[in-house]
Formats: sequence, C-alpha cells, structure tokens
Amino acid sequence: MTVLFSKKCELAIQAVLFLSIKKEKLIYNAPAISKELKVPKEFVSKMLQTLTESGIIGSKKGKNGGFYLARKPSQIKLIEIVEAIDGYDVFKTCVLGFPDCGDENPCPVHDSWGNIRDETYHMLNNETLEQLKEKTLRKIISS
Amino acid sequence: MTVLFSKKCELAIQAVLFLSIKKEKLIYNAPAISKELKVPKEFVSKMLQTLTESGIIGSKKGKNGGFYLARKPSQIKLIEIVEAIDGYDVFKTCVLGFPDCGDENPCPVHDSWGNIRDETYHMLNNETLEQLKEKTLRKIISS
DNA sequence: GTCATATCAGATATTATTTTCCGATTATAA
DNA sequence: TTATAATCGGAAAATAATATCTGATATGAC
Repeated sequence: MTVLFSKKCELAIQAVLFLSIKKEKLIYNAPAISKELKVPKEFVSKMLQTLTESGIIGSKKGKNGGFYLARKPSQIKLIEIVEAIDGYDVFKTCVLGFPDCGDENPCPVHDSWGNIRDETYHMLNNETLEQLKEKTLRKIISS
Repeated sequence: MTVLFSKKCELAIQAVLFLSIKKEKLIYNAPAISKELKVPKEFVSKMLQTLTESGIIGSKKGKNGGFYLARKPSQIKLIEIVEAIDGYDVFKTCVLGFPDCGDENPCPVHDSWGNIRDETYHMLNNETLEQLKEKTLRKIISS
C-alpha cells in the first residue's frame, strides 16, 4: 500500500522532480524517464499524458520528441501534481472513514487529523521544485 | 481511496471506538455492530476476528455470544489497532514511493514528511480510548 | 515523399484489495 | 438432549487499482 498518494501520483511527482533538475525545456522521452525511475514505460507514458493534459509538462510528438517541464521549476508546486493526478480527496476525506465526518459532526480525531492534514497541504503547497532542487539532485544523479 | 489506513483498519477503529463507550464487557455481536456502523456484517465479522487474534477485543462463541473490549478503554490506544490490522508500514514507507528512501538517502521531502509522520504516530499513540470517549459519544449515539 | 520514432487514446489484461459466501464448530438456553 | 445463535476459517466473487497492449496520429530527418 501507498502512504498518501496513488502509485500514479507518486510516480508523477518523481518524474516532475527528475525533469526539474534538467536544463530548461530539455526533452526526455517516456522510455528514458522509465529507465531513470525504474518503472514500466507504458505506465510512465500514461502518467505523463495526464500531466500534459493538466499543463504541468509539455510534450512534443514525433522523432526526437518527448516531455519537458511546461514552466520554470520556481513556478511549480508539488500540490499541483497531486491535484492533477489524485485530486483533493485526501484533504477532504475522514481519516477514520466515517462517511459523514465534518466540522459539524466531527469524528473523534477530526481536529487532530485536521492539523496534520493542513501541515501536509502546507508542505506540498509551499515549496517549489526550485527550492527542492538541491535535495532532488542529491537523490537523483543528474546529468 | 482511503487516506492513510485500509478500509478494514478504518472499520476496526470505528468498531473499537463504538465498543469503548459501552459498559465494560458488554457483548455485541457482529450483526449489531454491522448495523451500527452501516457496513456489511461479513466484513465486520472478519475484521473483528483479526482484532480478537491480536487481543484487543475478546469474543464469546455460541448463543448470546459476540465481541467485547478485552481491556479497559484507558488501556487501549488507537495505534494498537493500526498495528494489528495494517502494521507499521505507513510509518516506514516513502511518501513519494522512492524504494530506497531513508535517512542516508532521503527523498526531497523526507524530512518534512518525517515530521508529519511523527505527529501522526504521536496522535495515535497518545490518546487512549478513554480520552476519546467524550468525542466518541458525540459522534456515535450511545445507549 | 518516405521512413523512423515519438506521443496519444482507448481497450484489455493483470494484480491487489475488498466483500461475500458457506460449512464447521462452539456454546447457551429451553 | 435438542434447537438455536453465535464465532471461526477458508474459499470464492466482486470491485478497484495498476499495468500492458495495440493501433492511430504527428513530426522531423534523410
């Protein structure tokens, strides 16, 4: 099981982080990204299509085509990727699964979890890819 | 998708919270708990078996049998239920899905997520069912 | 213009999770 | 002792998530 995001969303964040440490508009195709992230290329391909639809990355068809960041790393936040793939459900759904949990009818951990959930949102909404660059470089061997 | 726990685990927490506001050793059978939590009784039944194996609740077979809290609400923490059903994977797995993420080779959000994860653990480890009783009563109509 | 190489779109297959079913066993009440 | 009502355990079915395949379309190189 994944922690908070779907596999597709995890992979999307990994891929965008990977692209963010490369020279601007440098194009990588699906097989290359697949190899880098050690994930099946068909799955990577599908995920990259979704990211392209939501305008986070751009694509170029045909020979020497591939994918590239649509904006500068300083203008992309992790939360955008989460929104594009998984949506905001994680930030709305009751952590204990009570169907009618809300501020008016809170579950026993509604407030405690609310704080944690807000912090998580803050984490994803605050840092841009640019700010994560150094840490990303340390994680992924860059070229 | 669920937020952090499996469906079975969410249900387990709900069920134990439900039992915690009842008189000690008062027995409820699977159909009754199923009705209360509005979840299929077979699924409730399976989950209650797992909780019984791990000693959080007790069971009584035969006519007028059912399930009851094995210990006092002041001696049961939410984290025990999570451990019994889902295990500690949520607290170990990389939130971005990097297979080799750890303190030596951290992902870009390893530290930030680490704090949030620790807070979550703290939330589940700190409060006992007894302390949640009031909030639970407000959520679940008691008898 | 033709060929090679890439994305794109939709369908399909596979796997994992969740849910349901069924028979066996056990305990209680009458 | 017999009928009943419950848990227990394993298997099966349904559903959801993940992964793969296939053909179509677009693009650049030659």
